[in-house]
Amino acid sequence: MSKAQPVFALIDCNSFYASCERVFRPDLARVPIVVLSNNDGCVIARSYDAKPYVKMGEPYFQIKHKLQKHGIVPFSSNYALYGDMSERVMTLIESMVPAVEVYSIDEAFADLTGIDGRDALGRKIRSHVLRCTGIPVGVGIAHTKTLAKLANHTAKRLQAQTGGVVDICDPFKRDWVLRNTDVAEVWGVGRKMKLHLDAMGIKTAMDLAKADPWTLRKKFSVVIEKTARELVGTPCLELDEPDPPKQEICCSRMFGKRLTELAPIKEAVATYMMRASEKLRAQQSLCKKIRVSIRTGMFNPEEAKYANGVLIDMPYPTDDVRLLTKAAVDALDRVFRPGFKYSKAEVLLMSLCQQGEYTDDMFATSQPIDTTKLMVVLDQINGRWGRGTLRSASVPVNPDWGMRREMMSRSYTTKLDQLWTVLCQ
DNA sequence: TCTGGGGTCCTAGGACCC
DNA sequence: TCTGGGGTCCTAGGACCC
Repeated sequence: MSKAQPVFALIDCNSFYASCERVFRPDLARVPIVVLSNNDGCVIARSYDAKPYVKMGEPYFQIKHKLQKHGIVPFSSNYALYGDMSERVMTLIESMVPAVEVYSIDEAFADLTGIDGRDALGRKIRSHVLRCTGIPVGVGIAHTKTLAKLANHTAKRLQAQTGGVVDICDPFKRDWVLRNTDVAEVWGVGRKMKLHLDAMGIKTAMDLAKADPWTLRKKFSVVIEKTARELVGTPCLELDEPDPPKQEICCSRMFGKRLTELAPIKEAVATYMMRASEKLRAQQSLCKKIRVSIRTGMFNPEEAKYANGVLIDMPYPTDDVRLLTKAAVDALDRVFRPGFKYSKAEVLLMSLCQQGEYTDDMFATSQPIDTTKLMVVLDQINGRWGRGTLRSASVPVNPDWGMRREMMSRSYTTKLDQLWTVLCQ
């Protein structure tokens, strides 16, 4: 007997950040809302009823008046809240299906191979997640990941007709969706690829499904070849193993205002390194190389532009925040040029290896000092009492270059002093 | 005079995703 | 005045080897 054809579900939270905000603000259930990026820069999420008025990525300062005019309420992004709500949603999904790959903060693939009553299960997941967390999700079901994405997209587009669940394992339904979807909506087709495909007369998802995979591979790459094969139902992508350790870890952020002096930039880099090294230790990795870079603003033609970075080789792989911070901060002297208005710094941890995989260098001049215990205690304290409770002295508490977040909601689920207050009469 | 070819490893950069 | 952040994968090209 041949192996059962695989079945994937893609479960995706609707307007996730906006939905999270609404859970704790029932008074805004019928008021359109948007969520802004760090520094209240641009729009990164819109509730369903805000979509007709606001485009994704629109700069906040340009649309303030428009928001007011339509009564749209803006929020600064509150990642502590979204991260915690995401964990709750994913835990519920994991309890209902045999295998899950958490793909992003608001999406998960599930393996539904060999399961009867897929549509009913999809609806059950939807109602269960909604009841337990208040977050609405859409479910797309198909024989490949790329098709499941497309099914999910259709479920959202035709919410009223589909109830948020679409199964296109049936070839007739699949072809209907392929014919009625623009190729730009296909997972893996971005802005550039859309232009190339357009020139070849490939307009719909169906056109791409019918294109010759070998030609696509020769002309572009194996990535788009796989996409085309997945569209006709040939699986090229599997359900990934949970959480393989990252190969690079990055922390970069715009400053809350332009910086011209070296000292505050050093503070920022120390702060970003604190966060990056937390992530490094959370996945039990060590880091051998660091890249630190700084840049000026890119949009304002009046401002002089400068961007530069420096690569630092650590003498041995480490996860010690003190060593990493010193190396990064010292290296800034080499890239900082006076006379520019800096807007952003970035810390990148590279050449990662797992703890225990690494062998000491017999001839190295400086030998590793075992700081594992110290770092474990550091992470325990910060895990219990909040990030930044224990930190290096180079990291300020309330820097004046910090993020602008003027419209942030409370950390309803992660901070004891910000819990919801319910009044009983 | 004639001046190969195939392989690996590393890095930078492009494209894409959410 | 004010335009996000954090990733992955693939490819091309250079250095180096035999």
